[in-house]
Amino acid sequence: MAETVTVEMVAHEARVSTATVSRIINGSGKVSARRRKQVMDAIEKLGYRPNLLAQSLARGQSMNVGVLTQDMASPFFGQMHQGIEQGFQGSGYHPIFVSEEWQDDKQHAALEVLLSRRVDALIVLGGYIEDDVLLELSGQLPLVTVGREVKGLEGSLSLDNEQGGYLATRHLLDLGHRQIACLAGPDTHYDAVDRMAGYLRAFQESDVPLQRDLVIDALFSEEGGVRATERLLKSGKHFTAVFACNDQSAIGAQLALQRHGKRIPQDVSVVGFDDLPSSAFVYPPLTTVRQSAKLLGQAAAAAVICKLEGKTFAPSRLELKLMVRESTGPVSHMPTHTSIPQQVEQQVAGSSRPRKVRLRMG
Amino acid sequence: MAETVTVEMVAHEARVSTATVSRIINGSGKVSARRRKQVMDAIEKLGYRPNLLAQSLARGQSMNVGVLTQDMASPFFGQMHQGIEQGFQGSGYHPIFVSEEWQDDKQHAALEVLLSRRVDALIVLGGYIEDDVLLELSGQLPLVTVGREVKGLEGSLSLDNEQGGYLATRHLLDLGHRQIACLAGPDTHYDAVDRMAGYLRAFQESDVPLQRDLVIDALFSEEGGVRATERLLKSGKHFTAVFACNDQSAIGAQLALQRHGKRIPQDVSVVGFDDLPSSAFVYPPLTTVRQSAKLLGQAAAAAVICKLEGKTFAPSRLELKLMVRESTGPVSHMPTHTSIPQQVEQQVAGSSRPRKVRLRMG
DNA sequence: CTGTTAGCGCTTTCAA
DNA sequence: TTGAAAGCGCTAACAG
Repeated sequence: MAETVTVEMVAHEARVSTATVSRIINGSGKVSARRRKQVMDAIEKLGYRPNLLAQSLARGQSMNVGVLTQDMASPFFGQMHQGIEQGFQGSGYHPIFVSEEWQDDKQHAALEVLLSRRVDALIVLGGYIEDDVLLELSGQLPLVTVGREVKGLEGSLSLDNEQGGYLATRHLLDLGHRQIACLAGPDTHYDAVDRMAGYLRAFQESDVPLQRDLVIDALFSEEGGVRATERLLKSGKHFTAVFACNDQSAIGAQLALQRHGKRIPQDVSVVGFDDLPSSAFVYPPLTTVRQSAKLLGQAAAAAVICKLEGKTFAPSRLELKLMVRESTGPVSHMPTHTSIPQQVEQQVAGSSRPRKVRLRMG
Repeated sequence: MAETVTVEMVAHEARVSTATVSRIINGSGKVSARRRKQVMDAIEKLGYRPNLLAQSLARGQSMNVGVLTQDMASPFFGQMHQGIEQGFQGSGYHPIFVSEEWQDDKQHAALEVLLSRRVDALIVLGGYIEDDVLLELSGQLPLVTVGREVKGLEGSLSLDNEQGGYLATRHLLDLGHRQIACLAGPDTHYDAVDRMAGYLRAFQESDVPLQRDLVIDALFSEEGGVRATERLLKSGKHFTAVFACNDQSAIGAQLALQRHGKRIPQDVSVVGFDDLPSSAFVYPPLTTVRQSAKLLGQAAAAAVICKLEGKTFAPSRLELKLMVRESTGPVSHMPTHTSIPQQVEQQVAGSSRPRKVRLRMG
């Protein structure tokens, strides 16, 4: 601990007051060139490094932004984290991550970790914390939520998941599919619910009847995707395509399908949602709705910085678009499950163009 | 800011001194039950929450541990991060992540972020920071490195990557493969180099001649795996198996192989390294060397806590084992590339049993 | 057991 | 421009 160099030591070495040293460090106030040099030299010589903790206490600003996240290991959240970190790059602020791991009982503790560290702002990535808690919190510090809307709170960032679900389903419909299974995510996830809503709308807008029994829970995980698909397969229900509400479950679906001898996309088409970095490399490369989690993260950081500096945030438009790859194709005329011949109505594929999607900001 | 409740206010409310409040908060010193209740009530009533920044300054401990990482979005690092966070759970310490993204120029800034925040200890996950810098740092605070050895520094945590590479290759050799391609990682990654060393040793120990031209760079990424495999395929060189030095490149290899009409494992076997969460769900499920990044992270946290508390760390043994799944199988007697008939010598598969591997701790 | 009183390292009036 | 001094919120001797 003899290592600790303080302003006082620097001031002494440079034969000036601590106030002067402080001014130089922070670039506040005017200081003569001569003193500046003296101080810089002293800093150099002593190897001084400002103690951010002390600065924080004195200034009442920690320069830290809390990020309440769900899963440090998830490929999707990981991208958001990366975006957030990059977004704060060079701003002086730094994100502090704490994950509640989708557990009710961890939220409070997680929040406590952040609050006791006096974070200057909060970014909330999904999660179960009650809206009113968030709302109250937002009265105390800048708060930005991602992937969930909080009524009465301005500053929630999210993509139009409903539209994404619509895009994906519409793509399948346009390819002539009529029996489209849906691997739903947990209904506690806002995203999951919205995506499925898009799936429903696509059917409503078409003349294709929706088969409710083709909608099945898959938990947003690979494992869940496998299980759900196997259940579907075993049930003997006929389907020629599946829309998985996230890429992880889509990959699980692909595995289950292929294991049961189904060819993708000849026998069954699959479309996912997220466009994880690895989704372009699975076999076959997955058609999916791209939402750039990284950009979302960057936008969140930008929003926070704006709020912190009292500026208004001009939401940049984040694109949500369908990446058509090799896991989807036109419906086959050969039914795979039942022997009932089908009427196939091939629609114009071009009609499912990707659309730009607005980024909702309160 | 009228929100800020301080010890002083609590003390006043409870009609005691700040020292007493402090004692209660920290459980230090003896306090009568009556005062304790008074104080607890006051804390409750005022909604007091200790300011960790102030505590840190006063105690000279930030309760934060810096984690110098490489990639917030990588599935592999993500797992380590998760393990680290879990490892600190309940210890009062919290990890602060900052990633240098494998960039030379970011290291210094990254370290600065941590040091100015006065972290109590440092966990270094790979990276390019010079050994001597690390060594000097370790003189100032507890320092644990993961995935890289620093000479002269006691407290580096790593799995026996060499052994893992050996295990993987040996498995292939045991299945009768003789032409085994190796998709190498960047030679700047310690892990990558060690894994390949294991590949080499497996050949040396067998009577199978090593074909140097079957070793090719794949950059540890899916994209790199695809490219490398395609180069291999185009070169016309004969091979019946590939050992990819990480799962990401293995998945890329699988894609390239399947796109070129190769069946896995009938035509070509593939084995990876890492056992990422998704590796069991790609098609076909990947045979790979499991190294539990999460456990590694937990171990790192545990090591740090021990050092911080002056205890000696009893390294728990982390298992490194081969997960045999569906991407590997016995060599086929039908050569796929050349028309030269081969001698196939099927060895006893059982001889490549997984071995426990020591966790190296200085 | 409990209160007084110095700091921890830095910023920021307020005067000079 | 510059310096003196009063905190920021909390802890930790040191006396009682």
